[in-house]
Parts: sequence; C-alpha cells; structure tokens
Amino acid sequence: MVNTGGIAGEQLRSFIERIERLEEEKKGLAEDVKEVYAQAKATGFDPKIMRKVISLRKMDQADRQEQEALLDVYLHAIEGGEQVRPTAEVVAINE
Amino acid sequence: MVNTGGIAGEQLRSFIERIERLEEEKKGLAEDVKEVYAQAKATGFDPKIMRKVISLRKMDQADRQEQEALLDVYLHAIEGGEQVRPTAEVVAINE
Amino acid sequence: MVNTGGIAGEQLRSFIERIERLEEEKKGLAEDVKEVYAQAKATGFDPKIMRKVISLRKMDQADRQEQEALLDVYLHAIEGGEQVRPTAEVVAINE
Amino acid sequence: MVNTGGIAGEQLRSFIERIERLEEEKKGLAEDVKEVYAQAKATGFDPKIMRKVISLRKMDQADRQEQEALLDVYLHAIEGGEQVRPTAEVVAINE
DNA sequence: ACTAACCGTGA
DNA sequence: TCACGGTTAGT
Repeated sequence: MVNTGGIAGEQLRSFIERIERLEEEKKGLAEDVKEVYAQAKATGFDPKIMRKVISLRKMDQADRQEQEALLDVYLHAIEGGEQVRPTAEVVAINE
Repeated sequence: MVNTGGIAGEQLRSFIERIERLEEEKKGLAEDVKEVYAQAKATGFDPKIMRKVISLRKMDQADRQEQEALLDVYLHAIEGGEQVRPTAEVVAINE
Repeated sequence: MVNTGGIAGEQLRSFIERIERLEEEKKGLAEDVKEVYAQAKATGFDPKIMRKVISLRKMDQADRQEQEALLDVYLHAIEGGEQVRPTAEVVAINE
Repeated sequence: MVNTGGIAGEQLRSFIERIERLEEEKKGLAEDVKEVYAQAKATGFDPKIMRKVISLRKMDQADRQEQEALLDVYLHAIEGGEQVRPTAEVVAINE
C-alpha cells in the first residue's frame, strides 16, 4: 500500500497549512516592527537606545511576574511541608 | 532646563508603544501556533515531525530562491576567484 | 521566630553557590566552543556544516533511520494534491 | 578523485574533536548540577525554590549589567549627536 | 540579536 | 504521560 493521500493526510496538511499561515503573519508583524524602528530613526531617535528602553520595560514586567511566581512557589511549598522557611536567608544570600 | 516632557518625548513614547503592541500581537500568534500543534498532537500527529516537515517546506521554498542566488554567486565567483571549501572532506569524516 | 541565620541557611547558601559555580564553568566551556568555531571558520571551514557533522555524529544511527522513515511517511501523506516532492530530496537535504 | 585524507581533513577532524570534547565536559558539569540539586532535595530543600532563587540572582546581575550598558549607550549617543535628550521621558515611559 | 529546536523538570 | 520553561543552537 503506497497510496498516502488518505484522510490523515488531509488533516495533517490542514494543520500544517494553518501553522504556516500563522507563521507568515508573525513574519509580517516582525517586518512592521522593523519599519517602526526605521521611522523612528528617520525622525532622529537612536534605535539602539529604543531597544534598550523596551528591553528594560520588559524586564521590569518580568520581574514583577517573577515575584508573584516566587510567592506562589513559597505558598505551595508551605502547604506541602517542604523546607522553605529560610526566606530571609534567601534575601541575604542575594546580597 | 530639566523639563523633558516635550514633543520628542511624545513621539518616542508613541513609537515605543507601537512596537510593544506589535510584539504583543506576535506573541499572540505564537500562542496560536502552539495551540494548533496541541490540537494536531491530540489527533495523533507527532509535533516534532511536523516541525521537521514545515522546516523542509520552508527550505524547499528557500532553495528555489537559492538557485537563483547561486547562479549569481557563481557568476561573481568566476570574476572574483573565491576559495572552494573542502566539502568532500566533511562527508568523509561523517564516516 | 524571625531569626533565619541558622544551619539550614548555611546549607542552602552552600548548595546554591556550588550550583552557581558549576554553571559558571559551563558558560566558560560554551565560550571555548564558540572560539573553536571561530578558529575553524578563520581557517576556511564552514561552521554551519561543522555543526551538522557534529550533530550527525551525535545522533544514534538507529534513531536517525527511524526518523527518516517516519518523515518519509509523513511527507507522502501530505502529498495528496500538492506538488510531488521527491523523497530523495528529503534525504539529501537531511544529510 | 575521491581521496579525502588531506591536510584540511586532519584540521577539520581536530576542530571537531575539540568541540566534541568540550561538549562532553559541559555535559559532565550539567550532571554535577543535577547531583547537587538531588543532594539539596535529600536534605529537605525544595529544588523548585532553589531554581527560583538562582534565577532571581542571575536576573539581578543581568539588571545591573543592563543598567551599565544603557548608560554606555547614552553616553555614546550624546557624543554621536543622536537624539537622546529625553532621558527623563524614558524613565517616565518606563512607568 | 532574534528565533526556533531541544531537553529536563514538574504536574 | 503530557505540558511547560529554560537552555542552547541556528540564522
């Protein structure tokens, strides 16, 4: 049996094409981003600095989420009876 | 003069927010992709292989463009006399 | 009981520092690897191909054949109405 | 001419083997890390929390470096005459 | 530098 | 066993 054009094939093709379409859209957005940087540069802003600013904003956000995640982890650990008491230690270790 | 709330600031903010919005959208699409993979997996397809397939399809596409580019390169190389690398060696080492 | 400067804290700090040291060493090795690639490139070898060679050597041969076989099956399954993609092509690319 | 045992081949092999050796060492270190986590767990610490702590410490470090990098970027931009004056804006945008 | 693949861990 | 996150490789 060499015929491979069955229903499974149809499905697979469908999935793959959906993914490829989504990837195309992503690519389009990436190009838009590039364009905005180009415009900004044209009006006199330094793209390098802009990237830094954006990355810092992202990091701040990440920090906040990380803090919450940490809290979560601790709370769960307390319930689970794991050894997490030396919280202050952690801070101390962290300089 | 410490006040920096001028027009430039407005513009910068605007650029940065546009970029951040675009990045958000990209992120959304990435999540959609993940979801499609999840569905596919749920219906019995192996995501890892799907990725391989997609990447091969992309390469095929790239290949076609590559062919044209290659022609270019050859034409230029004839003029420029670029070094030919020991590709056959590589195959040899690989058993 | 707020005092957290106990033995547990000491232990925790010790564990964490050991891990951090090991991670540092890993990072150092990663840099060394990069350097070797750079040297190789400087003497005329293509890093991309080198990576491929190394990855192939790492791959278990059995796994490799299995994956290729499965990949074949998928590719054929897709080829319901799409353009016919020669299997040998795939093998060639994958080499 | 199929013979591929030339000098280039020797060199290539040497590069590749060096890389493979370094990768082996990295792998060894990764195993050591795992072991430390295992020990820590055995003495009652929660590995998940330890990972969080380590990641936070790494982020702090990254933050500090990022700050310095940002400073650098600004200083250079000022020299270069790029539009970077709205520094306070940047901070403000950064919420 | 950014993106995609891989791997190891936790649920 | 699956899903996720972090890590590492590739472009």
